[in-house]
Formats: sequence, C-alpha cells, structure tokens
Amino acid sequence: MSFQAPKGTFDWMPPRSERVLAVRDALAAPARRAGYGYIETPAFEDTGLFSRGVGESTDIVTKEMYTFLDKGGRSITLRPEGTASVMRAVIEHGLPGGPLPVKLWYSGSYYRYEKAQKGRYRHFSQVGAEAIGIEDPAVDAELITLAVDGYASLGLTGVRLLLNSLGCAECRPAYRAALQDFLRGLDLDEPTRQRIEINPLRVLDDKRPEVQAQLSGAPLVTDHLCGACKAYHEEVRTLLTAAGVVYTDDPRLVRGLDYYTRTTFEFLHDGLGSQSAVGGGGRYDGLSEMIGGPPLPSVGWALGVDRTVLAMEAEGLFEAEPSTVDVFAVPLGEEARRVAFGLVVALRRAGLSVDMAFGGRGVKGGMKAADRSGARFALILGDRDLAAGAVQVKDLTTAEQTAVPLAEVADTLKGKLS
RNA sequence: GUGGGUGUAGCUCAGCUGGCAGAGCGCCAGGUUGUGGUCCUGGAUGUCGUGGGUUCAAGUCCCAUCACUCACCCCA
Repeated sequence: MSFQAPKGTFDWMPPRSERVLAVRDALAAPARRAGYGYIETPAFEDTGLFSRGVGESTDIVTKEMYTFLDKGGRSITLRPEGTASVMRAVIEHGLPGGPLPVKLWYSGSYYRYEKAQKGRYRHFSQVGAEAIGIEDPAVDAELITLAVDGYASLGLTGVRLLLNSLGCAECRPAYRAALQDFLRGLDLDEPTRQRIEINPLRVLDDKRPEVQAQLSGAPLVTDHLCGACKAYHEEVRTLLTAAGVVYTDDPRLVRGLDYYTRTTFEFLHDGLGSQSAVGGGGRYDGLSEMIGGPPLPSVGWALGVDRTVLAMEAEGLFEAEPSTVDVFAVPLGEEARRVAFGLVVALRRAGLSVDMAFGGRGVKGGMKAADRSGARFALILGDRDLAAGAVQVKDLTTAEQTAVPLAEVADTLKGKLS
C-alpha cells in the first residue's frame, strides 16, 4: 500500500519550498509596514458563510467547494477564499475600539474542488489583506500600492495591473439590465445563457474566441457608473498615478465573486500557463450585510503565493538555491561523534546555523555531505583532535584548514562568518 | 464536467516491424585505513501505473481502469 498526494494537490519540497516562504514573507511585508495586523481564522467554516458571502451563483459555490457534514451534522466547508472568513471574524468579535478601518492581513491555504492544471490546484496558498469599515478611495489605492510593492520587492517585472469599477447598488442594476439585453441577442450555448440570467458580468470573462467575437459591442460598466462611483473611481486612479503605479483600465474586468462593488483589480502574469492572475481584489461594500453584519464598506486583495513563485520562476529569478547551513561538522569515530554532537548543539545555541554528518560514514563521505550542504566551513573532529582538545576548521571555499581549540570554535566561526 | 498528451530506477528519459530491463544524473562504496568540489573504478535500486486479452513469447499489440499532465468551462 502506498499513498500519494490527493488528486489536484502537490507538495512543496526542499530546496524549492524555500521559495514559498520567501514569497509569502515578501508579499505580506508591505501590508505589515502599513499597519495591517495579523489575523488567523479556521481553515473551515459554516458552509452558509461562503454560499451567502461568495454568492450562490458563483462557480465556487456551485461546484468547487469542499463541503462535508461533521460528526455533529453541521455542514462544513473548507475555505475557498479568505475574505468571507475575515469579515465573519470581525463581525463576530465586534469592531475593535480603534478607528476604522480595521486593517488585517493573513496567509494560508485555500481549497477548491477544481480539475488541476498548471497554476491551478485543489489547494493553494494566498496572502491576503483587507481594510474593513471605511469608504475612502485612498484605502483602495493604498491596498493596490501594497500589492504592487510586494511584487516589486521580489524582483518581478512582468506583473501587469488591470483596473475597473463595477459600480454600486445604485448603478449596477441598470448596467446589468443593459448587458443582459445585449447578451440575450447573442448566439451562445446553454450554460452561458443561464449565466446571463444569474451573473451576466461574468459572461464578459469567457475566453472562447467565438464568444469574445460577439462581445465587441457589449455595453461597458464604465459608461453606466453613477456620479458617485465615477468620482470615486477617478480619485482612485488619480492617487495610483500619483504613487507611480502603472495600470491599465479594463472595462471588461469582472471577478468571480458576487460581493465585489466599485473598485476591482487584477494582477496578471504570463508565466502561469493558461492561468493569468497572480492576485486580485476589490471593494466589497455589501458583504458584511450579506452575512448578517452591520454596513461595513471594505476593500481587500488576495495574492496567490504558489502562482507568484511560478511567475518568478518564469522570469528566471531564484538563480541559486540558498545554502541550508553555514557550518557542517564531520566526526570520525564514536568518541568524536559524541563530542561533535555536543559541539554542534553548543554552536546552534550560540546562534550559528549548523548541521553534522550522521550515520557513521567515513571522512570522505562526511566531507562530501559537508560540501553538498552548501556550508562555508567544515569542522573535522577525530581522535588526534580530541587528544589536542581542538577541532579542524576548514574553509570549504579556499580549502584552508586550521586547528582551533574547542572552547574558541564558536567565537572563531562567528568572526569568520560576520 | 469536457477534450488532448503521458505513465519504464530517487530524478530526466531511451527502449525500432513483439525476442535477456537500459543510459545519464543522483545515491552508496573504493581509488586516498583523517579531508569535499574535478577524475577513475565498482555497487544497490524496477510488481515497465493497474487489471484483463492476443501470442510460443508483451515494456512493446488490443480492451478496460487509475494516475499524472496540458487545455476548455471557471478561477488566485
């Protein structure tokens, strides 16, 4: 009997897995510097939170959720995205005493029952940020710049930003009706015709050429925005431009979740196979009320960690794999192994990054392991050194080797490594 | 859910019109009984994805099935 990762999932293994950690940290760093606090919510929630928050008509809810009954008969769903959980937590615990907005960031795994392909799996990792409880174009612009800065800090140059406004409860219905009128006149297959009635905006997202060809004359949201939405959107654009953010207005940009209003944006990259988005987000002024909370106009984004790694690999970043440790000990013989073990523990406690050769292999094998570890220094310890109370410190880049008294090893190495 | 491609060693793959299961890399050991990277020598590792069928004989042909992969719908 053997096992493999469940269908549609994958493992990040060393050394490549280091990239995930680096990306996660880098994407979160700008938000942390901007006063966003860390929030951690459960990986699963009451199913109703997602069906009501994300939207009954979305594909996520209709066919992509991992839903099951727990032993208490409750319907539970593995989170397919992060925003609904964060909003639930904020509503549940009451608003913090401080001023609005409540600014939060988070990071974790999300789950969707998808048919896997490059850049799209049944479990994936995101870093998210949300600014809850305020309506201010500067907050929208702030979040976008934080994401832009995160990508830039990783060295990515191929990330493009698309920007749009989906309007609000005032102006969207009229646009929706106009779009439906237009779409009903097209030659489309049955699933798409159904989508016209449920969520017509998403028809604009269809990638099939025969569909896109018919959409050229479709009415655009931007032509139907109310005065308030138009002014809001203009202000977001002005602030972004002032911050030096390059973006493309895309009146066709819609997003898969029902809760989005006004500002929406997506970060695209070409290194993801047939997927294109490395991140995305927008304003969701109605979500809180949809899930039973007070009016809390909010805005946020989620950036795909795995997809960002793919994008970076496509750009040829990550040239060299980082070495795992700085120092590698090679003991020769039983007694030396005991002394070496103690030395390694002491060096680690002194703050050094240290590994050692296990399994009683010979010097040659031990040195080979030292070399493969990427360590700068090897510590060689045999009977002769034990007798002298010293250890051979060998610089693996220059092959220079000197005997150092055991008591001085830590300080010597620290000096050489600083 | 739909369509294409691929399943052979840890990894990347070769294996022709059926005829002894292979290479490179990696791993282990030796050359050097206390010294890595280069070099040389040797070694270990396989239900050939799985089940069935055809055949004297199947990694190879046929059927089924599973998995992986890429793409579509959709999505970060």
